[in-house]
Amino acid sequence: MDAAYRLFADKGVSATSLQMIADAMGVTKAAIYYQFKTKDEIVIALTERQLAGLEDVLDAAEAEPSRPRARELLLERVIDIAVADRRLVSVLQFDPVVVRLLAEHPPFQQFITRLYRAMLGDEADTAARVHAAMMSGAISVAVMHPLVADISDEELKAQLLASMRRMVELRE
Amino acid sequence: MDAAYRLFADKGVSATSLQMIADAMGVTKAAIYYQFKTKDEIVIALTERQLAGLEDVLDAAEAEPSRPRARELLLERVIDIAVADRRLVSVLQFDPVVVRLLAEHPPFQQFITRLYRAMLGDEADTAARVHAAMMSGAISVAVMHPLVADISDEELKAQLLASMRRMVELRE
DNA sequence: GTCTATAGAATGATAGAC
DNA sequence: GTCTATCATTCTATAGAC
Repeated sequence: MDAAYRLFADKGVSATSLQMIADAMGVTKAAIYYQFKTKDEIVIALTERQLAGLEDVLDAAEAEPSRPRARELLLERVIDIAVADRRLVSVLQFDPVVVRLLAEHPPFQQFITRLYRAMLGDEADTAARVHAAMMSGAISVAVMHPLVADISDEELKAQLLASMRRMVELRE
Repeated sequence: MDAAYRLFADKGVSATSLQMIADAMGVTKAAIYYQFKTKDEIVIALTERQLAGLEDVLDAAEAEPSRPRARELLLERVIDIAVADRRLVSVLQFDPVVVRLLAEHPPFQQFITRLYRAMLGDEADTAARVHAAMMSGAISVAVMHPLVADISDEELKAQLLASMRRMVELRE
C-alpha cells in the first residue's frame, strides 16, 4: 500500500498500473492479486487508511454540543491530515474514476455525510453550501498548490488554520 | 475537441482513450491522428481553448494601475469560466498527468506566471502565497463540489463572487 | 480527410506450480 | 504467499488504399 500510495500520488490512479506497483515492490503482479482482488480494492483500502485518522475526532465532534467548537476540532484534524498527505489529497478527491468508485462504496459515502453534517449542521441554504464547498476546496488545493510547494509542513499548517478560522468567522 | 472535452470531463484524461473519442464522434482513431499527432496534443489544445477566454482580461489587468481593481477584473472572469466549465476544471488542474504535461509546455507556464503576478503583485511572503493558493482552490473546487451540484450557474457565480470578495478583503 | 488493417506493447486478471 | 506463464482485451500509433 505504501508503494501504491507513492505511485498514485505521483501519477494518479488511472496512470498507475499494477505492473508499476509490483515493480516498485520488487514482486510480481500475481502477488498483488493475492492481497487485493482488483485494482479498485487498493484505492478503497488507501482511502480508508486516510480517513481512519478522522474517525475519533468525528466522534468527538458529533458529541460536542457547541457547533463552532465541533467545527474547530474537525478543522484542525482535517488540515493536519491534508498537509501530511499533500500529494494524495487531490488524487483521491478529484480523479473522476476515484470519485465514481468511492461514490459506489457505501461506507465511504456514510462517512462523508457524517463529516459534512458535523461541519454544516442542518443548515443547508445555498450560501452555506457554497461556503462549505469553498472551504473544502481551499484546504484540498492549498496543500498541493505550486505556490506553496516550498513551504514547510509546520508553517503551512499554521497559515492554513489561521486563514480558515477567518473564513469560518465570515459565516458566524 | 468537443467530444474530447465531454469525455475528459466525465472520466478524466488517463481513463479516456482515443478509441472512445473516435467512437463518440463516429469516426476512427486514424482520423483523429490526422488532426493531432498525439493524445497530449489534444489535452494542450483543450487547455489553450479554455485559457483563451482569459487572454483579454489579463491584458487589461496588467494595464490597470490599481491592483485591487486588476484583481477584481480577473476574479470575475476566472469565476465565469470556472463555472461555465465546471467539470473540466478539476481534470485540467489536478490530474497529475495533465499537470506534468502542461508544466513542460512553455506557453502555458508563461501564461500562468502572468496570471499569478497580476493577482499577487510582487508580494510573495508566505501568508500571501498560502492565501492565493486557497483562493485558487476555493474557486476550482467550489464549482465542482457535490454540495453545489444542484445550484444554477447564475446563482453559483453570484455566491462565489460574493464569498471571494470577502476573502480578498481579509488581506487588504 | 477518412477509411481498413495492423504492429507492438501494455493492460487487468487468472491458472497452476512451488 | 509468491512465482511463471498466459489469457483476452485494450492501448497508442502507423501504413497504405480510396
